[in-house]
This record gives sequence, C-alpha cells and structure tokens, in this order.
Amino acid sequence: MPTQTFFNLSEEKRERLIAGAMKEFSAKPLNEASISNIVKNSEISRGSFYQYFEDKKDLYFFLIGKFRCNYHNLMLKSFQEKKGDFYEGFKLFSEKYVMYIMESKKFGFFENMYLHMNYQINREVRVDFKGKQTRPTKDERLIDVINRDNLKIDSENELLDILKYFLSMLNDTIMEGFWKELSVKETQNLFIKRLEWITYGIAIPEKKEGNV
Amino acid sequence: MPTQTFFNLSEEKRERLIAGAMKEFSAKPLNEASISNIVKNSEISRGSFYQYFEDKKDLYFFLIGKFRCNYHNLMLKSFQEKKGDFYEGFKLFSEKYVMYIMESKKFGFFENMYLHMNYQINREVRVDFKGKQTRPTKDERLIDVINRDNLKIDSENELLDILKYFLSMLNDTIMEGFWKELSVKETQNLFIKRLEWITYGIAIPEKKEGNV
DNA sequence: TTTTAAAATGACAACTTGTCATATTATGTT
DNA sequence: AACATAATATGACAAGTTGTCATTTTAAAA
Repeated sequence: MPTQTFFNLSEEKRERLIAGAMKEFSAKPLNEASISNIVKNSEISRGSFYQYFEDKKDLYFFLIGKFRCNYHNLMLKSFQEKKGDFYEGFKLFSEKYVMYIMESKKFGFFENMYLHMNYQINREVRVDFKGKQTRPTKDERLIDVINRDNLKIDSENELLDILKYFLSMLNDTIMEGFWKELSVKETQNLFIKRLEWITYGIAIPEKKEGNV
Repeated sequence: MPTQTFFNLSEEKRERLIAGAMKEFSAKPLNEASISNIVKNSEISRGSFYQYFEDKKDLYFFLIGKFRCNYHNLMLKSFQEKKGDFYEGFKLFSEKYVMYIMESKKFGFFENMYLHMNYQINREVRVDFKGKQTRPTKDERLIDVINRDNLKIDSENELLDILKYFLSMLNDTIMEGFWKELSVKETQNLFIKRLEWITYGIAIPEKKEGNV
C-alpha cells in the first residue's frame, strides 16, 4: 500500500507518477519493468519513489486496484437484467467484462497483467465477495439477486464458491485470449462455451426413475 | 532449448548444473532466481552457462520438461481402469497427479512453479494431446479410451478441448492448493468438487417433455 | 606435429535495486 | 519576523544483476 505521503502529494505530481508507471507497465510485465524507468518517465527522484512505495510490486498492485473493473456492480446489474438466471446473467456479465478489459485504453497494461498473471495477481484482481456481503450496504447483495431455484446449490457458501470459481475461469479465459491474440468476440465465445459446460454439465443426465 | 554443447557435456557436469539450478529454483521463483547463484552452486563459469543456455528461462523450461509428470500415460491408465467413465477416470487421474506433484522430492521447485505460474509456464506443463494423437503409437489413443456415450460431445475436437480445459483447471486447483497451503487430500477434494460441477452441471436439468 | 575446431574462462560494461546523509520546503509557534 | 520542528526531496552510493567477448585451454583431425 502506498504511504500517506503519496496521497498528500499534489494531484499533478501524483498523476505524473501514475502515468509514468502506466507507461512502463504497459510496455513491460512486472518482472521486466524497472523503477529506474518509472522515475525517469515521471521526472521524480529515485529517493522519492521509495518514500511513496515499498517497492515495484507495491506500486503495481496499487495500479491494479485503481484500474481494475470493480465488477461487483456489473454482475449485480447483469443478473438483475436477466431476472436472476444464472447462465444468462453470467453470460451478459462476461461479455461486458471482457469488453472492458480488451477494449480499454489501458490495453497494454491489462495485456501484460493477464499474460503474467499468477495466483498473487489473480487475488488482487478478484473482488472479495465475502467482504462486500457482510458489510451491509443499501445495494442488494449479489447472492440475493441470483435465482437459486433451478441450481443444485444448498448453501450460500456453495454459491459463493461457484461464483469465485467462475470468475477465476473468466480470468483464465481472458488470459488465453491475450495469449492466442483472440478478438473480443472470440474470447467472449470461448468463455460462453465453458460457461455452458459447467452450467449444464458435459454428461447426459440419467433419466430419473420416477419419470420413466 | 539448451544447445548441443550442453548435451555433449559429461554426465557428471550436466547433472552438477541441473542440481545447482534445482537448488536455486527450489528456493526462489523464476524471476527472483539468479544465474550468478546457479553457476556458483554448480561450480561452472559464467561464460559456460551462456554456452549452454540462452538465458534463465531457457534453463527453467528445460527443467520443467525434464521433471514434469508426463501425464499422458497416467490418464490412459486411469481411464482404462475405470472403463472409460469420464468422471471416475478423471477423478482417479487427478488424485494420482496431485500426489505426484505435492509429494515429490522436487516439492520446492513445483511449489514455486505453481505459485508463479502464468500462461507461458502453463503451456510448458501441459502435454500436447494433438501431437500425441496424430503421431501413431502402439499405445491406445486417449480419446479412444474415453467412453463418449453418456457425454454431450459431438466431435473428437470437442473432447480434446474439454480435456485441455480440465487439465488447466486441475493445474489451477493445485496452484490454489499451494497458495492456501492445503494438504494433498484437501487439494484433491477441491478438484473433485469442481470436476463434479462441470461433469454433471450446476443447473438442475429440466424435465424432458417426453419423459413426463 | 601442426592445424582446426570446440569449449571454458573471468573481466567487463551496462544495467538493477534499496539506502542514507544531506538539502530543501512546509507548517507551526513564539 | 524569527525560530523550531516536522515533512519531503534528492542523488550519490554499495552491492547486486545480466549478457558479451577477447583470450586461453582442451579436444579432434590432418
């Protein structure tokens, strides 16, 4: 986390540093980016940098937090629009989300982020459902907006687990999209195919005794 | 890929280098590991290193290829043992595979690999089904050993896509296991839960008209 | 024995990073 | 205004990194 000193900075200087960092992180992934370049880009002395951030990662995760799509609301709206239907809601959400990432002005930054995403980065990208859930807000809770009637889900926790898993799958799919240089549309379709697999299963359901 | 010079080396020297590299990569992830340490560990001159490998990554990917579980046969045997049943076969395979990774002598190496796995590393870990498939061997083909009768799968390609997806999901789960410091058993169960989701779906199947 | 090819070596330039004593600029306080 | 004090800025620096390359050593061939 950046120090208080960083937030005390004049907006001009703070933005200058952020822009200089984004330039570097858009050109190179975390492990290749250098602080030397960032301070050169933003015309800030090396010593100052270390007064604001602990190290390169500290700055990087701050930027991820700043520019990532906070998809909680995006999900909420998508599920509401599709009247709580799991498959349709998630499909709509994923389409919007993929577009946000892949058509963003910050394309280079996100591209490097996804291509070098590991578990630590993955965690930073994800939003904490649990946190949002316990802290009462005026907004509706995500899990209340999803219709569970036609899902094989017993507890709220299981639904949360599934949501978390779907999100990490979505991120994996975007990673694959960047790697294979897929278009937005192709990436969306790749995800939708997987969404279908998981939602409806790949096994043909056995005919229930009672129905025969 | 290592140069020919590397393979011309005496076995003693080659093993010395591999051991020195494994020591470093077991202690530190790829981006923190240093060539300086590796050449120190293996008592090889810096110049020689660059005669064998292009850079650190070149060596790293060679080691992954050397020590990764070539799971093609493991899958084949698992599916054969379970008479081609998708769910049971994959379950058995995943249990063996997780155990191989997490109880290996190379634990530190694998741990760092999984915790810092990105798409590039992920690709190196995966076996190329397509390659194995076209090259005719005396072994049975994996896709022939899986019973497709009770799967919603039309083409061989779709089955391959699903297999690839399940494998990357398995690797993700192992990554999560390392991150959360889960036991072998817990990691296996986490995967099995997801395997169940995807195989049978999370949606309750609608009753077919014909059956009512 | 001489020639030629292959492999080994460590000094080196050009880069990193994080630290720290010092200089500069604000913000109070008599 | 003059002083004290806290906050911020600075760049030189040690200690590390990487990849190269002219040179030496070793092996193979003529």
